[in-house]
Amino acid sequence: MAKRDELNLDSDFKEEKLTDFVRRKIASEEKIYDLAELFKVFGDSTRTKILCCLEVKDLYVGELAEVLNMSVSAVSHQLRVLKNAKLVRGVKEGKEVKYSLDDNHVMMIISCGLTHLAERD
Amino acid sequence: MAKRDELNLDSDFKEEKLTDFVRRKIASEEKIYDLAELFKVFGDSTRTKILCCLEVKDLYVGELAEVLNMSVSAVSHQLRVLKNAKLVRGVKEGKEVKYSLDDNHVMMIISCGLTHLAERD
DNA sequence: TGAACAATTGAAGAGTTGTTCAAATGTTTG
DNA sequence: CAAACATTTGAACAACTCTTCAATTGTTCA
Repeated sequence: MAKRDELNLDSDFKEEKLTDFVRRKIASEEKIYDLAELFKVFGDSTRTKILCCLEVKDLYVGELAEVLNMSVSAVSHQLRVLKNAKLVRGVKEGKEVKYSLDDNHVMMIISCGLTHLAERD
Repeated sequence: MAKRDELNLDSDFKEEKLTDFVRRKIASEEKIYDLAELFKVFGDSTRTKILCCLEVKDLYVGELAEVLNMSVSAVSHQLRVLKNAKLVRGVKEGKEVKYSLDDNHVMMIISCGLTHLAERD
């Protein structure tokens, strides 16, 4: 394919090849969709803050609500989103539920983002 | 609860300390907000796809539109979002504008996400 | 100059998201 | 068992997002 581009080809044909070339090189539609879904979860400051809190210490829902100064319900709703994305895990302890980070990649992704922010300004 | 009594601490006081402790340990409100704003940009598959395309090759708006099979207008709108986040850069070449990745962290963040996806299943 | 082209912009509309409120579930303890 | 408590859940609503469409800007070249 690369060789064909080097040859003298009419521009219509060449442009179509470019499209195919780029499409072939990038990740699959499905992977990119899943990736965007993952980042969407990080894309809310309440959720990101929850993750940062849980890096410091495993916490109960009520404790999280107090730290974040938010209603227990709101926190619980967001914990469900985080749980679905497999970013946190909840373990029942009596009538309370203790949450913790589910995956060591979580903080790596966050660090990655923080590095970008620090170096872009 | 039993433990708290053993330590002879007023439970209200200890709870407040936990809140303060976690709040002190995590990143600042502002940093977390900016971080979430950054991830929000990655949290749309059109934008993520644009970034993946630009990793393969610098492209004009029209070329991107063709690869993504989307309208030029829609792509342009998203490029503006990416430009504001300093993830891409556009350089005018005659009547066309060639876009490229603005920062080498971009693909690092994406790789980070892909790794998480690969290992979580 | 003006026709053709590439890209940007603004407004509009459908769809999605996050919080609130009220109700429900499930657990402990007197 | 009933009361107290921690958490979850569903419905509702305001706020936001993404694409589309039409109009506009800015460039080339005949």
